[in-house]
This record gives sequence, structure tokens and C-alpha cells, in this order.
Amino acid sequence: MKKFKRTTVTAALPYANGPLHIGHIAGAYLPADTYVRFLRQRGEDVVFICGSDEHGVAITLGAKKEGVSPRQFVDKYHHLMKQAFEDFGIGFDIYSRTSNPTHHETAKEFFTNIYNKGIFLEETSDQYYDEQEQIFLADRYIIGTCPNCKHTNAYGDQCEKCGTSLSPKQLINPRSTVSGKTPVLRPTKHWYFPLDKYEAWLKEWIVEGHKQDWKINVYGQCKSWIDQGLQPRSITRDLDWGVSVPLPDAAGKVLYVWFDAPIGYISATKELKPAGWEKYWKDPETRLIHFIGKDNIVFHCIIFPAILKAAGDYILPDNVPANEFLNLEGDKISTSRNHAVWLHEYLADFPGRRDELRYVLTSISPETKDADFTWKDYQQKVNSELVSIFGNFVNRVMVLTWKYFDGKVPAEHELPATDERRKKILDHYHKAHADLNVSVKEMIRALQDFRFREAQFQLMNMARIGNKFLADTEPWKVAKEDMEAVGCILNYALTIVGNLAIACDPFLPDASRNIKRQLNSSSFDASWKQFWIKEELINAIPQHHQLGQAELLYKNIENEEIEKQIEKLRRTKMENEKSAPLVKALKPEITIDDFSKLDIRIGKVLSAERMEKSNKLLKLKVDTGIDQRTVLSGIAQHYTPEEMVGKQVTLIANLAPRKMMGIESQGMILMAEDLDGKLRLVFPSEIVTPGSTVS
RNA sequence: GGCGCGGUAGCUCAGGUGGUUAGAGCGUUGGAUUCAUAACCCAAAGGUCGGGGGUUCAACUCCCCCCCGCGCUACCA
Repeated sequence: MKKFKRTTVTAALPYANGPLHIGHIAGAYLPADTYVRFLRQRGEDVVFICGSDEHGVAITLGAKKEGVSPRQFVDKYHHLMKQAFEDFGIGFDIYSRTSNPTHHETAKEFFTNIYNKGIFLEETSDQYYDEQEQIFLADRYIIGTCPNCKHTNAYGDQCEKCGTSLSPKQLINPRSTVSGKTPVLRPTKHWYFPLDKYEAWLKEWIVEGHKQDWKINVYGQCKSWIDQGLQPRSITRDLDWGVSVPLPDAAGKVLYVWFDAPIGYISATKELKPAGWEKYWKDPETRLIHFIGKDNIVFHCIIFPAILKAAGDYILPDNVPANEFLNLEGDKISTSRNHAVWLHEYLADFPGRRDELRYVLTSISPETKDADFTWKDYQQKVNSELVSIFGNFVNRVMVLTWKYFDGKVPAEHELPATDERRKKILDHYHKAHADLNVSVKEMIRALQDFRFREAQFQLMNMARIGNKFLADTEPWKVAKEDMEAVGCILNYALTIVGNLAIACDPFLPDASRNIKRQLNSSSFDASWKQFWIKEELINAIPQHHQLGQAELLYKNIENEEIEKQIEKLRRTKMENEKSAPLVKALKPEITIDDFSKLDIRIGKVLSAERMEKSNKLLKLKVDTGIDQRTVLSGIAQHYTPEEMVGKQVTLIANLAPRKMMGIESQGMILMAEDLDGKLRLVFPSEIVTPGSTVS
């Protein structure tokens, strides 16, 4: 592998529209922090960059909802997140924010730089405009009736009821959420980044260049994107919140949040090191690593690198170890449904138990597939691994040393194998030592490869070996006859404890500090970084050294504590169900004249088949009494073609024809939608003649 | 529908250029032990490696088809 002089580590900029939950932590911040701690232990030059992502329409929308300005809105969440990170002990070198002036300048420089190279495309297209407010409406500022499920408050980019992604022009009866008025289409100019022109380069860089070293999920996703063909992407928006486009004819336009956000990494580095930031972003001997969740892969692996490439003389990410998602008690974590374990709430409910959360989240880290956090599992892992194996080992060594040597590290010397027992002790010592060194090497290798689950497992294995060493050598028995041998055993046991204190720093920083305190190691622990360099057990503690008081590292998580948490989630779920409207709201009143415009008839399905390349559409041939016509209906997930044939259906016969997937649909079949989204046919209670009208 | 990733013991996961009885930790059960937070140590039970075909002397590992989970994508008058 290429040798680098320094490392720039970024963790995804969290979006400032809500608090942090354990999914965020497990996905990006904890692995990043673990990795950075590892590099720092080795004495490497590393910067660890993060900050709040504060632009975009969702922010303005959220602010509006809370009745505050975007500024106040992002201030609130920025400080909440910053505090939670700090309280949890994520050790960023800087936690910045994209609303900073430095960031605005940097982002504008990026734009101008690329603009001056003539790389951007300019294009004018029709978008919805609110005439009363005199603003262009971003997708999420437009609501209307969802063409799919008829939900009356679907957003312009997505219907939250049925999950369909939309474009504003698909909405029926669009209206502006700002003024409530019906918006009009008006031309507007935007700038596009020609991703397609970077396709060949991306292919070479990723598909050929990173086949071996990028995680398979990341690589596969990138390859899929590139193979599908890349399109130019719009990088500006009509909005008054964000980084304004630095061009004379661009009033009211800002950079698209996805263009400016990753640049935030660079701005934050500038802020951290005004003089020396460039070497962290432009020196080919710097290694750039992005820690993100899988939702960010395309931006960090495709778009941002292309932008860096276009800007010129920037380095590209050497690796992007994206994680999959974390679920909670079998369900997706959801901010809107409040189905989450919020970081700040965890810290308040479990004071002094940061390591515990780190440990469990790393042990279930969604490195290769989505993982599930359950409180029961949390309790079990803490109690049976952290407490029983790790904490207990440290404690028993401390207690034994105090018991037999008044807390003074026994002399380390060659133990002459003068009898059977000593011989056995020496055998166990050699075995333990060899096993420990294997674990140390495996742990470090795993850390280098971003396999944090495995790395932490090897750490625990060190404690397991320690426990076994004590059980095998039984110093409490030997003490009755051979104190010199006991001294040797405990000297080595303390060596293991010292090495554990070193090794656990990336994973369990609080325990590391705590053990150092117990070992009273401040006078010599500066030499401990040799552990990370030699990649083997070091002689951590000098003989005759006076230890501090023994203290339990962790205590058991009691049933009541986790039951409280489970109950909390259960209550939220119940409240959600209670408060969720069971039936949809009534639509505005209409007149009999409105109704009489509809020509609703009963038809009979003559034939039915699946549409090619669609998993929702069925192509039906319907006898309407008047004619036989083709009707496409999005019911393929609810009815098979076979069961549709011969069925009587209710259809709107005078609806304007509409082409879908190349075929014209002449009418619409009426369906009842159950609360769970299931569609059921509506038809007369007894067979009627095709063509019968409905009124 | 297309594409990507995944589906291995109760749980969390390893593994594999195809080759003797498929591994680990936790959990469970039994034993041993007492320095330790009833912890540690030893041992055992537990898997038709998502399903079905195929290639092969031999497949969990390669090929084909299918099913399930997650994501991206097309589509749902």
C-alpha cells in the first residue's frame, strides 16, 4: 500500500434539522472516531473534520414549521448536535458549520473556479413560481394531490403517504405552501455540473482503481451508478437560504446543498488551520478518508470527487468506508415517528456510560449489512462482555496485586523452572504471550482495514486470554507456597492490563483513562505508543511501581434500566398510532355539477397482463359497454392478472387518456385503499350489464 | 421490472483459488473453581451454510432459476 504522510478524516456533516440518534453514531461518527484515535495513538498526523450541514430547503421548511427563522433553526440544532458530540466524546479537531462566512467564501471560490473554466452548463427551464410571494418554489414548497394515492398533501418531490417520489409537475392541483395560492410555471436559469463528462474518468478511478480496497457495498453501488450512465446535475436552486451563486445574473439563487455541503469539509479545515490547511487537501501524500452512511455514497464517491477533479489540484478520497443502516428493535429508526434512541437522551439517562454505548454500537456496527439495536442485546453485551470479561479481568488483577503485594508491582525476573508447578506457569505464560501478540496484530490489521467489529473483538480477546492466564496459573493457590512465582504471574497480568489500557483507547476511551488512573501510569505512559508501532505487547509497567486504588470499570445494566427504555419506545409507538389520523381528511366541498362531470361506469375485464418492466402496472382490456379499451392500473402488487379477468370494475370513463411506459391508458379503475395501503377493487354487489352508469 | 449489497448455529458475525467431522463470541446446559461485579476457567448440546436445479470424483464455496431483507432506479389517470 502507498505510504502517506498524513491523513484527513471526515465524518458526514449531519443535517441540522434534528438531534442525533444512535443510527448516526453507528453509521459514521463512531467508526470515524475509533479510526482517528487509532491513528493518533500511532502518533500520525491526522485532522478529524466535521460540522453541521445547515443549508437546503428542508431547513427552511423546518424553520417555517417551528415558526422561527432558518438562522434560529440551524443555531438550535447545531448547538444541540455539537454538544451531544462533545458529551459523547467524539474527538473532532473541529466541529464547524456551513453557515460560517469561511464556508460561504470557500464554496463560492469553488463555484467561480469551475465556472471560469467553462465547465458548467447553463439551462433555463420551467418551474413553479409563487406570484404573490414572488419566489420560485422548490419542490418541497409545493403541495398537491398525489397522482398515486390521492393524498391531498403530497410534496413536490415525494408523497410522504405512499412514498412515491414525484416531480412538482405531476401533482394535481398544485399549491404553494408559502401563500396557499396556485403557482404558475415560469422559466428560470440554473447551472449544471456535467457529470457525464467525468464518466470515463470515474470509471477508471473507481471501477478499475478501487476494486480491491473499497468495501464491496460501496464499490458495487458506485459501479452501478456509473454503469447506468451519469447525467448533468443541477447545482443551483432558487432559494434565499444558502450560499448565494457568485454571478451577477443570479439574484435569488443559491448553491444546491449537495454542492456546498462536502466543500464544508474543506472550509472547516481552513478554519482549523488557516495557514496550513492546504496540505490536508492538496498534497498527494495526504490520505483522505470519508466516513459516511450508505445514503451518502453517490455524493462522496461520484459527485464530490468529480467536483474536486474539476476544481483541480485537490486530492481524492483514498477510501470511503460507508456503513449500512442501523435499525432499532426491529424497526427502522425514524425521526418523524420519534422511533429512535437520541444521543443526548442516552447520555442523560445513562450518565458515565459512554463506553457502553460505544462498545455495543461497534459490536453490531452495520459494516456489511443493516444491523439491529435492541436494548436487551445492549444489556447482555454490556453485562456479559464489558463487565464480566473486560472489567472483571482488570479488577481481579488489581485486587490480587493489592492483596499480595500491597499494590506494588512485583519484580519482574526470570522464573527458574525449579519444579513442576513453575514449569506449568511458564508454559501458560508463553502460550498467553503468543496468543496475545496474535490478537494485537489482528486488531491493528482490522483497524487499518476499517473492520471495527473484528478489531474490537480482538481487544476483548486480549482480556479473555488474560482471564484464562489467571485461571491456568491460579496465583491465589500458588500464594500459599511460592510468592516469587505469584510475583511473576501478577507482573505479567499487570502487563496485560497495561496493554489493555493502551489497546482499548480507540474503542473505550473512558476505560483507558480509568485503567491508567488505577495503574497510576502518568509518569511512564508516554512510551506506550510503542505498542502501536511494534504491533505487539510491550513491557508497559515498571517493577516496584506503586499502583493506584482498584476501581470497577463498569457495572451491570439492571433490568429496570432497559425496561424503562423499552417502555419509552413502546409508548411512543402507541401515541403515534393514537394520534395518526385513521381516515383521511375531508376534501373541499363540491357541487352536484362537479360530480356530474364524471362519467363513472361499470366495465368487465376481458383480459389482463403484467406490463413489461413495471412492477406496479397491470394492462387491462375492459369492456365498457360502449367500447373495449385499454386501461393501465397500478394494482400489480395487489392483484394478479389471472384473478382480474372476468371481474367487474368501476372506472372513470371520460378521463383524459394518459400515456404510461409507452402505452396509452384510457380511463382509471376505482380502488378502495385500506389504512395499510392495500388496494381493493370497487364493484357492484351484484353483476350488472357492462356500461351501467354509476351515480 | 432493472441494478447493487446481503440471507451460515437462539443472537452477533467469520469463512471459502471447490476437497477430511462448517468456525468464533455471546446465550443455553453440565462440570470445575473462589482472586474477582454469582464473575472467570473447562466441556457439551445446537446448523440439511435462504430454496430448487446443474457442472464435478467432490459445492456452503462455481453456473442457472426462484424466494426473502435493505438500498438505488423506472413506473403506479
